Amino acid sequence: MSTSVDLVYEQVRQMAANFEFKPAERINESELSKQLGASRTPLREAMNRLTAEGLLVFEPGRGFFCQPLTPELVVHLYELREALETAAIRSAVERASGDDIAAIGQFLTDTAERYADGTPTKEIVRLDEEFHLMIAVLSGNPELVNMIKLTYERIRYVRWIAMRERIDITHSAHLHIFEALKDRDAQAAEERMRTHIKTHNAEATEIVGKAYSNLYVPQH
Amino acid sequence: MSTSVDLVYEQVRQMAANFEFKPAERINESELSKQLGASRTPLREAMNRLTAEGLLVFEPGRGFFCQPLTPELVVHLYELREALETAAIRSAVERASGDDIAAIGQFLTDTAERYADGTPTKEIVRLDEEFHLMIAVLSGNPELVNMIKLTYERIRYVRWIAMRERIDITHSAHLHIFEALKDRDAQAAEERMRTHIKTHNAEATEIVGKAYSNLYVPQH
DNA sequence: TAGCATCCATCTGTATACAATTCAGCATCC
DNA sequence: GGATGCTGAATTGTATACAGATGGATGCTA
Repeated sequence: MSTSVDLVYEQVRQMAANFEFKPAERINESELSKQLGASRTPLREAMNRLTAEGLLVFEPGRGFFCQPLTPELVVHLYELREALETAAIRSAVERASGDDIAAIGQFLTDTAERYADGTPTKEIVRLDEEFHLMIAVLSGNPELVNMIKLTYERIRYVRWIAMRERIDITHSAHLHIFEALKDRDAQAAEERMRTHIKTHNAEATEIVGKAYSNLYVPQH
Repeated sequence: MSTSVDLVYEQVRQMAANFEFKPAERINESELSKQLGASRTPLREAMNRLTAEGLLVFEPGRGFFCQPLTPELVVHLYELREALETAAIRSAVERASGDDIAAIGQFLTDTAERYADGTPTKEIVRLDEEFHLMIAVLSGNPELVNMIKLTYERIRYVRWIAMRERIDITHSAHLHIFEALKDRDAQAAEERMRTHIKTHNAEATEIVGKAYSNLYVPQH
């Protein structure tokens, strides 16, 4: 059968992750459904899913809103990342095959230069997410992977901004984490992952705190 | 405005968490909507949210199904609990006030005897969840709390069965965890929480593995 | 008998209609 | 001047209708 609801879902999902909606502003259903070429029914179904995923907020009688990114929320989501990804890498050290680990090493080698040349920040964030997700997948726990993905989507917008200043150290941090994984040193891997995420948490939160009021302006 | 969609949502949510649907069987939308006294539109919106939360599964063109509990899924969800709750208690040790901790001690005292008398298993599971959520709340991270709640709902049904054999040791395990929290010993608190959940993971998985084929029969 | 094509009852996917509610603007009152 | 109440246009909430897909039963073929 036609997959139009999933199509709408993906589109709105991306719009929400990219903060193409103004925060704290009601999303007009009729307007958005026209824009997406569907009716309100599948759109509302998609938005209900996104509400459950935390990308949108729903108020009965008032409709759907974009979840605004406050400094507190950013702290909380990074803490979530920390919990999920340290657990993931611990499992990965135990369970990953040599080939799996080699594939990650290859990925790091292949993408190394892109962190130095003028690759756009959005693309760098994508590569960064891909690296982290590759490790998460090696945990062998799809539920863990899902939650990590979900958390990424909720902070992606901040990361686009925060990454600008930290592109250089990101790749070396990844190499450092990878070394511990390759050595099957669970303790070190977990600790390096934790430090890595904590660093980003501090930076992202600072940025959101500073630019809180005009964070969303560039999109509009 | 009328909150009928949220009402439907809560009802279906409970039905799903309690496995009142047969797994791997299509949920008939017309039938269920009649049963709940609403039309298919709000029902589908509710089911879309539950799909995003992992309680239902959606297949385009075929409809909604109850997420079947396989031994693998149970292992994965318990691993998730482990990751989330060890992180939560670590934050709780850092951030909780003395009063907050005292309240948990009071709760444990108040409910102590219920683990010994013939309180129904479902009620014991509820008390158990409440204890764990009290700790999670002290982490000060609502996102963490949400994810933990969600994970509970997905494994609640197994816990009803698994808890039967372990009511006696559950309370003492909780006391043990609580002591570490009271002493502000993050290391011990985290380790005890981890062991506690790992124990339950092993038991729950064994039960699901053994009784996999007829696990759902008692409900129908 | 096993495999396959066909058909029809059933169910899902989506558009649309309409009722109920919200909200902004304006007038009124204290 | 600020708070309160009214009114109607805009928007959400839900029922319903219908098109399209699915799946099981039937009958045909090898």
